[in-house]
Amino acid sequence: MSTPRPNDTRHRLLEAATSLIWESSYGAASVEGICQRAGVNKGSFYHFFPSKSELAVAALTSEWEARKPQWDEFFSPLVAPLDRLRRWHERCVEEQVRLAAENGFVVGCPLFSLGSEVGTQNEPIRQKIDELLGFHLCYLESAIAEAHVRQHIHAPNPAAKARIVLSYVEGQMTRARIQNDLAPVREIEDGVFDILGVGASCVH
Amino acid sequence: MSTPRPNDTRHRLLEAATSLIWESSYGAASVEGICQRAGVNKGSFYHFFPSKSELAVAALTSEWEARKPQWDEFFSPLVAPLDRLRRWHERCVEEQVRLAAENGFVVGCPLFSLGSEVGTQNEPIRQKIDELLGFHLCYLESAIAEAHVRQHIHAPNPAAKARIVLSYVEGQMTRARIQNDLAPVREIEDGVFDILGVGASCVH
DNA sequence: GCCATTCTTGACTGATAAGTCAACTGGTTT
DNA sequence: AAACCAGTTGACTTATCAGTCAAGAATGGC
Repeated sequence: MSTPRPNDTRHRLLEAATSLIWESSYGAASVEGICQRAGVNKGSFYHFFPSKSELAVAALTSEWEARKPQWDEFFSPLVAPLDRLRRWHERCVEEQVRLAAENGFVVGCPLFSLGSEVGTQNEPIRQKIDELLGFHLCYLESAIAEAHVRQHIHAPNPAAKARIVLSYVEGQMTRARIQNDLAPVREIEDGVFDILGVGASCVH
Repeated sequence: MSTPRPNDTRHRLLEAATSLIWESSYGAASVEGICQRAGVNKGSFYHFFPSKSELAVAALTSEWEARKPQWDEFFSPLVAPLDRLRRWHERCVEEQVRLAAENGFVVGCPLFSLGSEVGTQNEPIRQKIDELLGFHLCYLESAIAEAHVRQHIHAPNPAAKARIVLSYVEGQMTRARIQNDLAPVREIEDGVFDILGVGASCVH
């Protein structure tokens, strides 16, 4: 017998946790369920992670590390600032469409779902999500600031504008989950450009 | 012995459920915990409600019925449309400040927290929250449409604008919960008026 | 080949979850 | 006073939860 899989148990646990929590919720994703999806025994779980909540933090960290290169690519300085937003949104829609087809319902954004579920109950998870949303804000602010400098939009306070855009986007993602409808996800691009005043021939 | 309380057991259960779920989450609010907060035995719980999830739906319905008169007052046609938004926001801030002081952390919006937690898992709760958020949209759309007609803002598509504002507001409330910080709640008014283009001397 | 380390196994514990139930209470009806 | 009934009580069942553990397997260094 050759080892069927090299040592990826830890990684499979992280992925199983991410998907299960994303699809249902932190409370509804049991350790046994996560182990089952990962094809791993419960003892192995506690060999790699001291608790369910520390697994959640590790899963968030791992998920972000896997996604960061793509964010850096979408928000590359080589791309025109408003195109960064467009392509980033395009990718969000694609992912939500795929996940909705796979699961049979709209899943929305795991950071917001998990964060608002355990925000008042689990400080380490709360802090990690706060940190990750802070990263999102940075990308948005950078693109908005550059769009302002190039006079594509009028946004003298890019940080404030980025907070507006982030809350709007996350709000739409969450509404999509609550309505179980992809429409709010699809209209995010129009909404963001409305907020940024694109097309409003801004003569100030 | 006089009956110390008239028959308000059902009502106390509804209030206990609302506050517990709001402060923690649906999954973390146990039936026993709800009974304990309501000062009621578990048997009584199941005398009034067939299940925890039906209690949640009843609590949402009851909570909305209690709040509706206030919404009607804030969004009264006697009030200038943008003032409706201002005063509604003022009340939101007050409530969040009070709840944060009472609980020691920012609680945010229960509809969004609960909805995104159980949205993929519990259809009746999902539908009820969807309905209630639809009501919120109506109030916003009405005020925005009227503000547009009176040329206080430029919003030729009030329904779309209302969706943007609602997602933004709920996004900020959720960010406040995740950051455990009232700042996002306090800046909602500025953000809404930025989105609506108030003060941008709109000459179109 | 040998040993130490890393990983795996699955049964186990104690706690807690949602939901059930038969007996009981006290006020109202007839 | 007898029957009635909405409401109450708290112990009970069954299931599942997070987390433990001792023993065994695979691995890699020497």
